[in-house]
Amino acid sequence: MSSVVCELNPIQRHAVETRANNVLVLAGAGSGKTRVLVHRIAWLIENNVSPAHILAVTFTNKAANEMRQRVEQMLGVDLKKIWLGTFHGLAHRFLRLHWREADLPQTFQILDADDQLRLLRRIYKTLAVNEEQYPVKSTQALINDSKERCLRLSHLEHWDAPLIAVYRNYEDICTQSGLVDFAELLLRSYELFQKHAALLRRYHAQFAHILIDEFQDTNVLQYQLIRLLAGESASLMIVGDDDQSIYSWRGANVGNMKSFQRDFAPAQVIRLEQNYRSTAVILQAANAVIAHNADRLGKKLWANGATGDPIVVYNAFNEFTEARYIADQIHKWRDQGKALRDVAVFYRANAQSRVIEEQLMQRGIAYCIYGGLRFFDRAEIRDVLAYLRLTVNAADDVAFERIFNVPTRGLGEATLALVRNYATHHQVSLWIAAQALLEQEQLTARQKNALADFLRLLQGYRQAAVTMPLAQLIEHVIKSSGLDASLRLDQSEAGQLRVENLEELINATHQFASTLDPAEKDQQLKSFLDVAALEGGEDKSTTDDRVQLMTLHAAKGLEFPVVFICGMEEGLFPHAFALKRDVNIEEERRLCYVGMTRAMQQLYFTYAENRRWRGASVLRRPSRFVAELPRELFTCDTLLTAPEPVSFDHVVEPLANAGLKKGQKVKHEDFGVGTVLGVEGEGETLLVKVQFVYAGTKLLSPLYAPLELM
DNA sequence: GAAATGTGTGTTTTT
DNA sequence: CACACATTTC
Repeated sequence: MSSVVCELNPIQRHAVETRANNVLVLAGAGSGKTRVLVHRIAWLIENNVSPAHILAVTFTNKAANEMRQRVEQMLGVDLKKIWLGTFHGLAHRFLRLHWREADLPQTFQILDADDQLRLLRRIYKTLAVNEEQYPVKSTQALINDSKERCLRLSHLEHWDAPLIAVYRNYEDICTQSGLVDFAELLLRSYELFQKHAALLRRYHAQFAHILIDEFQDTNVLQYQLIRLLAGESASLMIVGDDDQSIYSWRGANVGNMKSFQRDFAPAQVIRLEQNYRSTAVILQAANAVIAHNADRLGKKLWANGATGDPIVVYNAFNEFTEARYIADQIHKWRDQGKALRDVAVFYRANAQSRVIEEQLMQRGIAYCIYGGLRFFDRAEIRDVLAYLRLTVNAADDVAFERIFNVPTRGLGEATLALVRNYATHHQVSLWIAAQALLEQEQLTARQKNALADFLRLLQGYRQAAVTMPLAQLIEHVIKSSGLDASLRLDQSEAGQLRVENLEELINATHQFASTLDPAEKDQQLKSFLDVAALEGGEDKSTTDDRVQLMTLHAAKGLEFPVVFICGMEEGLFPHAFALKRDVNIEEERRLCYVGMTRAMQQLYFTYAENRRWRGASVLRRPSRFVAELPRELFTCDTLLTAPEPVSFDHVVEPLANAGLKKGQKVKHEDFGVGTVLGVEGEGETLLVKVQFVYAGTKLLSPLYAPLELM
């Protein structure tokens, strides 16, 4: 028997070794789906398929990296040549290779969602579009949705005239500025292969095997792209679970699974239904909940593990006591000597994390937020990147506008309007327009000076980008653009954080540069910008022993011994938006199913009877998903004393000088638990330096800071 | 033109 | 309640 298949059950092995051309693997939660894919790739390579002939698509970059590592480990080979990544990553790779055929400038840049919105806002202003009638965000969604349904402007003649005007203007600016948005990456690739038959034939010859993970979350465009790439000859394996389809709001189309069986007939269907992850209790409960959905392909998961403990349902008085309960349970878990990294807290909306964070911090429980605001999405980081984008692509008007007066340099709306005006009339980029404007007499002396300084700065960066190593360049930009200086003026908590983020950016660049081939120096900056746009931020290292907080969506594909799902309330989960239509309720239920099936040993549902909503406390009803749990599978963990006594924990007497010495453990109202590093000064000027577990090092005055000894 | 207020607004999930 | 935006004041 081959070495790569010996740890598989018979059905998994069947999937790994199948010779069928078109295979649909219906893989239930925890049934070893990733394992099958990894083994399949390894098996193919062992059977003399060159890695270069394999195309493998995953849902996230993280999943792609993981898969690559696991196959490399298994085979002890370097998988440089395999085409493995997300749809967007792969599409981007096609466009970088074939920019000419795709009608793009070589220096094209990715326009991410945030910049896309900014651009649309600007267009709204120039075209004087009524935002009440056509909300910008809706327009943005409309544009992206139509691209993902393979529709170009020519197909959208039924749209209202203002929307068509906005879209046309948007496309013009993108073309002129060499910008490609997320959906455009896919659509361009699709059209590239449609238009260039010879190119397509080349890839047909190359991609003998195509594997796609999380197929239930692919959209129409992605499906069409795959159809095109597969052609007549490729052997396809798609893996998915219709019960875990949770991205229909983003255009994902579960129907693709049925379409596959039709378009690629005859397709072999393999069902992985044995769950290796969860206890029987958790699995039964998850099955019971998902059974309330009508539209399913049909699949029955069964467990072979222990029965396990009942699910714990906790009804809290409000969101504060809910968070406190979760923190208390995690505290107990840690006191048993268990690892924090084995615990996860899921919620429906990002905003819910704050209360929980506060409670965890109070108890000195280390946590990390998985997902959420990503590193490269922070405004200050994006400002730096905008400078860099301009050095690569001088026509990038979106970047130009972003930093035109950031940091403030005396160039306001009035000057920008002149530049824009010149640019539109002469059909040139803003940068060129600004240069031309300097030669003319329209500007005041002050405007002229400020603009000249700005352009000189940009010109300098352009040259620096050629001569300096990547990390040095970024540091140079941060320091000399004045971004750093202007952020340092802000003494607030948030301001300091932003300065730290810029420092972190320099660090990240050093690390990134070390992974690249130094010979291709001029490519480094471009690659860096591409990664920043496509991957958005680093995956938090899971090596740290921390509780993991994340949205239910972010939880897909992960597993944890202990899982809390909080905010189990009607209107929150299922979300109020979904309550309007029943189809959406089914997606919410699948989301619940995804969350539940992440748990290996212990699952908690918590909900609050009152929750603050727009300032006021509102009475809440428990989620229908709680009611769908079979009664014998859960116990209620409810405090006997109701209502909760009001906590006065935060009212703390100012600390006496005496107790504060090096090594002393203290607790701060906001920053949580920490250790005193040192004491400086005396009397009124007394300051303590405290290293907090979570909040970092702070200098505090014990006379005023809400500190207490522990 | 740029800080400093004040007013209004709206809140899902994200490659 | 918190944030983005508009208006006011310097």
